[in-house]
Amino acid sequence: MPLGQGYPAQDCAIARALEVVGDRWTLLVLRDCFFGVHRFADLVARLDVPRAVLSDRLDRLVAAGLLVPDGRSYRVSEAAWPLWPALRSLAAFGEAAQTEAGGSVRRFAHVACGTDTTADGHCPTCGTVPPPPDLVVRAVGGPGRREDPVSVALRSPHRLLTPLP
Amino acid sequence: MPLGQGYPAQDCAIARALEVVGDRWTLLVLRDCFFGVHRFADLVARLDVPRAVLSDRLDRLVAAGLLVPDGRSYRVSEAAWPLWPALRSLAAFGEAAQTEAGGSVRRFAHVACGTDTTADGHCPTCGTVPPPPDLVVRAVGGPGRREDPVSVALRSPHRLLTPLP
DNA sequence: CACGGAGGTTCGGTCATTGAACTAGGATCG
DNA sequence: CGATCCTAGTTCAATGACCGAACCTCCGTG
Repeated sequence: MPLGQGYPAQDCAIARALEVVGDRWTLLVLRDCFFGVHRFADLVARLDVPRAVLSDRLDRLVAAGLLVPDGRSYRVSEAAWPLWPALRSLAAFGEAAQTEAGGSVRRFAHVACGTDTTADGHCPTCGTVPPPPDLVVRAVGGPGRREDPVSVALRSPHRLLTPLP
Repeated sequence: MPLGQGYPAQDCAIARALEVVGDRWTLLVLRDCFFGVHRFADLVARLDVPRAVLSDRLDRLVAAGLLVPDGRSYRVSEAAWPLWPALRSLAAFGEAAQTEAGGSVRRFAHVACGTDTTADGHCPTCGTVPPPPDLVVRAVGGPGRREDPVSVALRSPHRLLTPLP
């Protein structure tokens, strides 16, 4: 999203959120981190993002406390969990265009129950809203457009927040 | 969000969503439209957005089918309703910073039950997730930072998607 | 016609983004 | 030990989005 330097005059929680995650690429970086991508080179390979921009976004996410640097890798902190519903909602909104274009779509299953969560994040079996670590993501539908090794690895089912090899 | 022209290489519903609503100001425009702001001049007054940028964003939102032009006003189409949970999730994430800064916070009550919905959008009384038109928004907490007439009018309780006078 | 308001468009200047090239530090190989 | 490779950045010129202010156009009123 955005540019400039935030929305200082806005008296709104959404504006405050967008000052942290509203920049171009930031939400996609966070998405990949939730999916288990945690190395700089893997993020570059998956996102085709300029290295300087990725470096800036990682710094900002660390400064905001959403990512925690751990040597040469970045991990999602618990402070970022409240953003997971926003990512899931955006994905639900974007799925219409995605399926039209022949791309693949992701589903999120509750580990404890084995059932897919609904578009609003609830597990239909137990009725709860599982936190990100209790979800297993898998790709369904189209063949997927990206063939880089990281994207291929992400297509097989795996638990959120678990670092990929 | 973004800049450039989208995320064409991404095979992801979130990227598709961000190509529509990821630009700077776009989500804030949509937020105000959900709140009932529907005139160009009112959006300029509330957002302090450059008129050229607002014009561009409204055009894009109309092209995407999320807003419908109606003479000199813009109304939220039903196609935009799936974005409401994303806005609500972002607001929930941003509330921590907002309350620290002394700003006000918004609550969304289910009209049929009279109770506030939870952070994940559920009505605790009836258990459903009310669609946007069934919600009444009101400001609680701080005094609010903006004193322009539109922002003042928005602070009193009113139904979502209902055009302000 | 003069006037004012609403809804834009135009314009120069600034600043984020882009892509390519370069650097620094650590591990590995011979 | 030195050479090589990998990872994780940084630097830099060019592009293009954003900003603010001024201008333009249409419409309704007096």
